[in-house]
Amino acid sequence: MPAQTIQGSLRQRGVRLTRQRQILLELIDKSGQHLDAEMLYQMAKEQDPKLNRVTVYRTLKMLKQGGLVDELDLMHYGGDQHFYETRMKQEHAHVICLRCGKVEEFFGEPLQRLRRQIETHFGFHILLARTEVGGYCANCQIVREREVEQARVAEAASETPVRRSRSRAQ
Amino acid sequence: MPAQTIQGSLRQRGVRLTRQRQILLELIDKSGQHLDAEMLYQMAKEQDPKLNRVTVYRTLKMLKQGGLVDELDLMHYGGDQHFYETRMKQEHAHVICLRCGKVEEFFGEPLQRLRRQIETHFGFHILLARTEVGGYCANCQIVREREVEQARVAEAASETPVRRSRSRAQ
DNA sequence: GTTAGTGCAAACCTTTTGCAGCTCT
DNA sequence: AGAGCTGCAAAAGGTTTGCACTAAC
Repeated sequence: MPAQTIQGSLRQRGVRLTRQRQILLELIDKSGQHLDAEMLYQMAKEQDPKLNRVTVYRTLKMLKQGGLVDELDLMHYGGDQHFYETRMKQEHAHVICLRCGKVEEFFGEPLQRLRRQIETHFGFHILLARTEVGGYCANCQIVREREVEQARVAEAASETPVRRSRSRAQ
Repeated sequence: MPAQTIQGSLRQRGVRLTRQRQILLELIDKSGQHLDAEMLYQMAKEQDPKLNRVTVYRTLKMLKQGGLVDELDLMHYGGDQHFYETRMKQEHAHVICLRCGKVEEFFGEPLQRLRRQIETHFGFHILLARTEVGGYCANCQIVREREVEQARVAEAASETPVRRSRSRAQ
């Protein structure tokens, strides 16, 4: 059974709680956001300007291997880096808006059902699971329709007798 | 509505079907595996030794943006590269054994249910979804138990009067 | 003939490694 | 005191970009 806190769990297994690690753990625990290594590094540096980026990576790796944090990609919105969050929460899916970048978390029973079905179907022993969903959030759907409409109007206004080349697939 | 084949879809939107692309599309379509850029490159090079790695990346990017292939991480088993598969199949989860690397695909109704629930819950418009599950497959669970048992036996055999340091969390 | 696509070299971003020195316990 | 950890520099792995040339339509 997992300990109440990351700190506690680390202490239990004899991992040293150095000043650097305390800073990083505090940030991961309290920020409530999905931080990537660089963001974490920037934030940590404010508390300890000498703290090195490498230490951030090493700490994250240790936490990941110890099953204390989950590594996310968030559909690679904005780069190929990874994002991290504690595993102290219930399992959830991440829902990422590909236009505004907002990330929502979905808790709900289909996730547990999926997990159970995979375990029984394959006789698989699940250690980690990740569901990420990309698309447009409610707000951005509206904004997007407006943009498309405006583009249509602009297109019509600039129409010339000469057939214009088809707009490229973005 | 999606076209029957990737080729058809590309032709429709006026994308040029160059020799290089034909080779790559053929490989993605027919291989039935989850290929990463490097594997794809190596295979393509056998058919056209001059084909460049960069072309592979550019083609994959185009297919991804056009919604014709899905990009997977497969829990980063064996590196941080991405894997690709056509979207010509029904949605499915990927189940990766973290010991032997085998990848299974899970089709099943909980995935659709999850998707529907997220769409209605958030008013979200889903474009892509990815579920990846890591753990031990049926076979590796057995092998693993055996390994642990052997380690226990070896441990007992080498036991000394002096208390041995706790084995580190790998 | 145009314009999209390719190859090549070089850059880029994220993450890892080797090693000497520092610091928790 | 000593193993575990850190910082620094440098490398590695994966992917992207700039540019001149080539080929598909």
